[in-house]
Amino acid sequence: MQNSLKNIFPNFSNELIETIEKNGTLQDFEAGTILMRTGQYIKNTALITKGKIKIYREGEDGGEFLLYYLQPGQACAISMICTVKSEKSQIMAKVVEDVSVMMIPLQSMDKWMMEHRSWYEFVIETYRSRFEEVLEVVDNIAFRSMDERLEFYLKRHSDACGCSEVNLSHQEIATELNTSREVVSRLLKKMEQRGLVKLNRNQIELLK
Amino acid sequence: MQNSLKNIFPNFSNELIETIEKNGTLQDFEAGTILMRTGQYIKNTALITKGKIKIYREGEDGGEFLLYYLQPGQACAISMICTVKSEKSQIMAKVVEDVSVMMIPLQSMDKWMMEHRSWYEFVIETYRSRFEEVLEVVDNIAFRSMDERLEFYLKRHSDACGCSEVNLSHQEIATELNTSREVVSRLLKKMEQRGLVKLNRNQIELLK
DNA sequence: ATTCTACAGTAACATTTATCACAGAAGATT
DNA sequence: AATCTTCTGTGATAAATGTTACTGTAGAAT
Repeated sequence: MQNSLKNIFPNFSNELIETIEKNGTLQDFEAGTILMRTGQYIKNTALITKGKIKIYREGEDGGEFLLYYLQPGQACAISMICTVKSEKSQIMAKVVEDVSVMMIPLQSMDKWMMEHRSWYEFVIETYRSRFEEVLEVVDNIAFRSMDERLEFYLKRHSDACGCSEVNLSHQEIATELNTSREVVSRLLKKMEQRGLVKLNRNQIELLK
Repeated sequence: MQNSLKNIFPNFSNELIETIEKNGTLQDFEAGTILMRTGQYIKNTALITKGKIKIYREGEDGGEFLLYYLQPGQACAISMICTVKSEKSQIMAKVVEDVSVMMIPLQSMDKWMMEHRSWYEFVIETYRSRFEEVLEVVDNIAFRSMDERLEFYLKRHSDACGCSEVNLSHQEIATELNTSREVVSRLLKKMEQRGLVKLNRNQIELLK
């Protein structure tokens, strides 16, 4: 099978793969689905096997500040952390490209840490990489101005989708950077004048 | 002994305490010491048994953006994460009140996860709480304006020291919020007019 | 007491970002 | 084709923040 767990999570031991297949439940969700809302209790950890998810921090006023993407072979660090303590979610997860996720129940997540070295390493690596990503987000909003943040945002998007077109409206981008549509339009126009992007309706082509 | 590890880390099992005492090294550092710089390789995890440490994210231009405080009974999540993978530090740690720390070598940190349930729980809880704190930092810089961030900063400081006086110059505060001294002075003056603080030289008294 | 230095206050101005207002273009709907 | 809706561009203006410049003051050093 092409999309076997072993291909997507190559570092998992064979025994771990078997255990996951026995205890996990594979679920599909369509683009647009909200997988998790701030304040909800978390009962599962999700391993992404297909598709793409965006993780947001929600503001009181309805802001949706983008933290990072989750892709096949990854898992949500925050859900892992909260799972163990059965805490409320601190974030919002939205499916942006139809996903398949392997749902791991709380107890297994915990148990496997002791039993499977490769699971332990995966969990630690997940924490590490997500922490780093959030720190990079902090850098951006703490030290950089909106034009740099916008460039970073576009770059991250194209890295995540592996393409050079961003199919989002200015309004959507503005929401995820917690600024206004006009600011995004203006900055994009300047980027176009600098030859960095080409602007179309609902699409931004990255040129460099 | 008053300040025994068991008192400071009440959730650690007795065996774990013994193991720590056997394998760890207790070290003291004076206020002002930089325990760790961005980019340094990490070879130890530090359990704080006395004093106070501030964790910063360093900007390229020399900014020192405050992430959070570490206090007795806590450990640096980032050092733990990096320790396991022997990665470079993503942060800077500065002693703000003479500390004693128990240094745990890389291998032990890793080994104990499998052997000591209470260590495992401590590590997970450390990840969780630090992640949450950093997310709160993101909230502040993403969604709030400088006056709110300043209020939050002062509150956090007084929570950390358990007192209502902040013995810092406006310049120091400005650096940790990545803004300018004048802005801090202005906002503090406004807060004083609103009756929230009383301003003295090198000291801000919180009144509410 | 005098001098020096770090700290604090504040005015004036520049820059960045946010908001308001409106117009035109691209698609979708009828 | 006519109408509607969404998206984009842009000017005008406001508000927040950053910068420059200067002043005064408290405490340390001489």
